[in-house]
Amino acid sequence: MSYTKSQLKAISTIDRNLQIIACAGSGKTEVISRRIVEILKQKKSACVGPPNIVAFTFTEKAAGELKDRIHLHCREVLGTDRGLADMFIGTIHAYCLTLLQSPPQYDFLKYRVLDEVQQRLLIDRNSKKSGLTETPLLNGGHLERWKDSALYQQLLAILGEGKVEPKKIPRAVWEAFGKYHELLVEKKLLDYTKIIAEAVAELKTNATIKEKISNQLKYLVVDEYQDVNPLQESLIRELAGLGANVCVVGDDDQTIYQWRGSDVGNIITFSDRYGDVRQLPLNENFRSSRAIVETARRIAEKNNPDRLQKAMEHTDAQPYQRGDLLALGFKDPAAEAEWIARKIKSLLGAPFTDRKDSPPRGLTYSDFAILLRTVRRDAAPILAALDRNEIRYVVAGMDGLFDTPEVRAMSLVFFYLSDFAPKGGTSPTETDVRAALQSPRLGLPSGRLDAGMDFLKAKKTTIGDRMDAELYLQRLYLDFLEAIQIREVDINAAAGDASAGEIVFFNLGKFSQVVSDFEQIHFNTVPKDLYPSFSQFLHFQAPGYYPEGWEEAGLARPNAVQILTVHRAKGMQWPAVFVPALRKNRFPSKRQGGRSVWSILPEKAVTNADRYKGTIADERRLFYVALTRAEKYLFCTWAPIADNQQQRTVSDFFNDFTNSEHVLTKDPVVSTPPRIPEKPRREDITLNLSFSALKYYFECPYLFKIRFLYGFDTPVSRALGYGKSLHDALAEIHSESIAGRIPSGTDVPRLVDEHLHLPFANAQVEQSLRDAAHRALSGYINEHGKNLTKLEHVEKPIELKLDEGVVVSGRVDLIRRTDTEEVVIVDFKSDERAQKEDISQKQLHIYAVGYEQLTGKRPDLIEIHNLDKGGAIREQVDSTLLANTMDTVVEAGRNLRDNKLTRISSWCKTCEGCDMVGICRPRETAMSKKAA
DNA sequence: AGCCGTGACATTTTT
DNA sequence: TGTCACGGCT
Repeated sequence: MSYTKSQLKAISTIDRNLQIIACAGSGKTEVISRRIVEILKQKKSACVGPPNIVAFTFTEKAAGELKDRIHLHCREVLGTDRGLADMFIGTIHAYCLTLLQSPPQYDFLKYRVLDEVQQRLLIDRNSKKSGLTETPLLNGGHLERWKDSALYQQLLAILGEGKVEPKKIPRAVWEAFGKYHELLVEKKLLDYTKIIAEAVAELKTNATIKEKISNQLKYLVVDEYQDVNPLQESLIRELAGLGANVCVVGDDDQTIYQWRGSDVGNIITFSDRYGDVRQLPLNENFRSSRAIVETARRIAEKNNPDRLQKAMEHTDAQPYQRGDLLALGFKDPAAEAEWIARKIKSLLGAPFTDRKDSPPRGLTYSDFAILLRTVRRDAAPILAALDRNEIRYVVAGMDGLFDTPEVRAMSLVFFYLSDFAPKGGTSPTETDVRAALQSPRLGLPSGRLDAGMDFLKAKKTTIGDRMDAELYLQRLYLDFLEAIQIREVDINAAAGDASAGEIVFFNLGKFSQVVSDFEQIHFNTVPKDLYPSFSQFLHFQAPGYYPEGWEEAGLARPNAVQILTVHRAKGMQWPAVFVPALRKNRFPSKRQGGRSVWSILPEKAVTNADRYKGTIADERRLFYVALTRAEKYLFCTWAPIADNQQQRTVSDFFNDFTNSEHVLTKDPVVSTPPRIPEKPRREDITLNLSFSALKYYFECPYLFKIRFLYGFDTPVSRALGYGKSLHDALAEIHSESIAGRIPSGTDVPRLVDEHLHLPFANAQVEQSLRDAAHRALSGYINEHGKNLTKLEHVEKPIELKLDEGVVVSGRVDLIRRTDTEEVVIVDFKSDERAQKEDISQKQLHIYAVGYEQLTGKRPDLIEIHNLDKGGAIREQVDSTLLANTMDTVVEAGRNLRDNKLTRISSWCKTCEGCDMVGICRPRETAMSKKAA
């Protein structure tokens, strides 16, 4: 790999703070990863290693890609990638959570992180305690339960992550904010904002943490810096203040998340706010033709105020021919769509060269992308045209989960059970439910419908004042699916399509998560209230919160035209890009009306209030992102919508685009280009796996698919949290031991009090588990207390980089040494989390390989403790088993990639203990076997 | 040309 | 419930 001058400069600038201004397509990830490896290389003598480097990315996916590249460069440059598991590469949220949950901090171990849906459920369920209904509107009145909870979430985010002037905020709003945080503490919950806020607070006030970080953190890299919000910036500030060298990377022209509070000001004034900053622009674009680069550049430069000084330069990455860039208007969207479809057809097989040194290949479906401001409103005519022309495509974010027949049917099941009448309708009868279940999508013969209806009728009579384990929502949902014996293969057969079942199961799996989200917040509600309440949630709120239905679950990309929003397209590229629907009020989008946070907060109280609303400059940046996705062909089009008053005129952006001299406004008639065989671009996808996910794969590949690809969840239990609590207590015991403060039996009551957190237990369960926890911990200290002086690592991150972009990562509970200085890998089980020993053994052998990769040393022994029963299994690390295990892991990676996740061929022990067997195969009991 | 009342319409999404 | 397009009016 050869680098340009400015890339080399960026890579080798490691002793000063650095701001890399990365134009679109400038090889940013390559530069950051190579720079990190350069630090390892040059600073090795100064004892700087992986634990001293931290890199923040915007998404987990980006983290995976960066990790992969660092591994690659490490092997190239240093000859080994040993020890990389100790480098933190991930999102700011993940970093902060780790910080809050690492020794000597133990309080936050028992906290659970809410996602946005669960946060909203919590707010509504506790509408007063959460402060929701006590929040006043500026012109009178208060926020209302259910109706305004989404708005309240937005308010919480601005108050927590934005820059606000407390004095200018109504007192009652501030008090509500406080109440919400009390509620979080009471329930031991964190939300996305609070993770960061708490970490910042610790960094500001906790001397121990400060010292720890300041000793450890030497280099901080922040990717996508333009999308950082004020709270995140304050974290970066604190980390820099503790002595870290800071490198930020970003492009102010690509700030597109302003409505989430990101502040371009951060990147623009970086060099004024941090000392000794070297500013390096990466101007060369290695992605697109000169025409695209120059056209896009003019758009970015056009009256976008406050830009960083830079000038994107082309490198003739693609040859340009007149006609590659077109700006066309049509009489209506149908005509526009038809032209797009025909253009795609005419370009299929056109010769295209991915890189200057690679041989040409013919363009195929996956080389085309259609980028829209809104897929939901503008995709329809395009889909119709592609269908007519038999062009394969995938749409992201088109129809919601709740629009699919299978999820509608499941909602109806719950409406029926609770006699819930959807707005403007009546509650469904048996006939209605039956009709919904009869949808060919579910592939159910009538006999199974009968069984299903019988099941529902019987259950319905039991819904009353008393909770029964069988009435927990998830339990009932899974039992119902078992009653109708739904099977992926049957759906495939009914549809005559080998992948139809995957889509339906994916959606049913998502529905299982919907059930979980609701149930975890409403755990203590009696059935006769729980069911109607869940129905209301399904009807009024859930559809807006689970917009995504089926999307290829991220493993393989099909050879099809991609249709997606510009936001989602960020970071991607295609040989040919269409940007249709360039109408005024659409792109740039019209500001939305309605009740907003500005009905609660005075605009003066929030610095940069405008940012949240979005400006024309923000929209232009978005347009710029769209244009710079294209490598060679770029087509901007528009057409008026006759019956929509606001969508009848052309967008200013279309005219800006037309102003470029490279753009033709009429499709030139050219002789058909030569065609060569179509061939998809080889795409390296990285696959990130956790050890726990892999554990399921070892049990049964199909179970893995059900749990991790489809997302089916298991029913909650009252004991949930017990195993985790023990685990947390042990983490403290071991961490404190390493620090020289070895706990004794007298510490056990305190440890139990501190760590036992059973969110779903009743008094009786709580008491018995509390006793059990006492016994387990006392037993452990009695039996193994003598070993506590010889501990090496607690919760050690382990990472395995396999071939073909598969990375497996996880944590080892404990690594200790024996009296004879042998290394032992230790894993803890409790009855709650019990599993078959051979799986634990396999798992520990993977850890053994991981440990070897991390330290270069092979562990000698593996040990499995059973905390509830006491005692331990101990065996020697076996090199044959080690090799076998590796083979299995590699094979697992390959099967995942190829989507070969089939169930175990016949009923076996695994099936007996499997939570998901009901949607896999009929149960075989001892009785049924005898009968057969 | 500019004012004003009326009616039509309503985005993006990761942690 | 805020914003825009439209058309009637000055």
